[in-house]
Amino acid sequence: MKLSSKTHYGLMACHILAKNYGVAPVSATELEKAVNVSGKYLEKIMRMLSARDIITATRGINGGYSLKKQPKDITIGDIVRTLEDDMEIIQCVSKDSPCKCCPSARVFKKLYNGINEVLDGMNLQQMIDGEV
Amino acid sequence: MKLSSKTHYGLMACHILAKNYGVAPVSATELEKAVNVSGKYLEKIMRMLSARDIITATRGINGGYSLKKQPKDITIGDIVRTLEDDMEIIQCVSKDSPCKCCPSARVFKKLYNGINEVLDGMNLQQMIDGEV
DNA sequence: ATGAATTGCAACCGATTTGGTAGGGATTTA
DNA sequence: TAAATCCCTACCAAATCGGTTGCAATTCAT
Repeated sequence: MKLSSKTHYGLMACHILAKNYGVAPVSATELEKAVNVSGKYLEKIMRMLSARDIITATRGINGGYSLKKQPKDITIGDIVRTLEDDMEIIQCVSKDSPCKCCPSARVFKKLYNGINEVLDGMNLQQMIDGEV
Repeated sequence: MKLSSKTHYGLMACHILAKNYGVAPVSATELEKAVNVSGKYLEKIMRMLSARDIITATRGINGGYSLKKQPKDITIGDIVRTLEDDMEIIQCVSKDSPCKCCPSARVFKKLYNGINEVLDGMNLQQMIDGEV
């Protein structure tokens, strides 16, 4: 039950994008310095976020990454679920696997719901405002 | 962010011990059948739970495993933390690592607290009563 | 047009973790 | 004292993690 480094880096990157929302895209190179991780690895992370329509990428000179929605409309859950395989902490909990390991399944389902509740109770705006 | 199979098996085993609380120890062989996992692997899991004083093991003929406390006094968190490396989802969150990846650290800390709150809000008695 | 800046993408790789297995030792009690 | 039972250590294959490499595609300033 560990969070991956992708999530750690991805959240830091999104935090920076949030601070630059409405200003200009932030390039992988800039992010690389701020987040302190290899640019290539970060690119991969950003592509995952892009595929989920959390950020947009602009190519060419002066390109870079930017949030696709207002910071207040992106929850931490949106980001973490993207980078943590939908937070599927165990198979019992997945939509399409009618696991019969009850009553353990019920316990895990509760945990799953609790986690998502916490994650969706925080958004990027709150994060840059220091409210969270 | 996956739960390990150890946790899955361990919780199922504890559920069985809870149902047998005050009756008789349950042998590794019996548990093995009920949980459907190799006895040797289960032994290792049970030893971890034993080291944390959640269960006790009795050797010799008619020996086996039993809960060390009443089911109502053992939370799901006690069990899961034992088998999930204290639920330390990321280093930032650990007691003795003053991580400076703020404000991400604050987010992860909130998640960490939320998870433990959910886990400690359920105990083995509730589990066997079908209340959870 | 063209070249520099930028992201997109796929393949690969070493280290670590996970999920076990194997085999024997120690202990208890009928 | 023998059978049943838990204790412990070492080992192993496979998957996952964390990252690198190299090149292709796109965009824009000039």
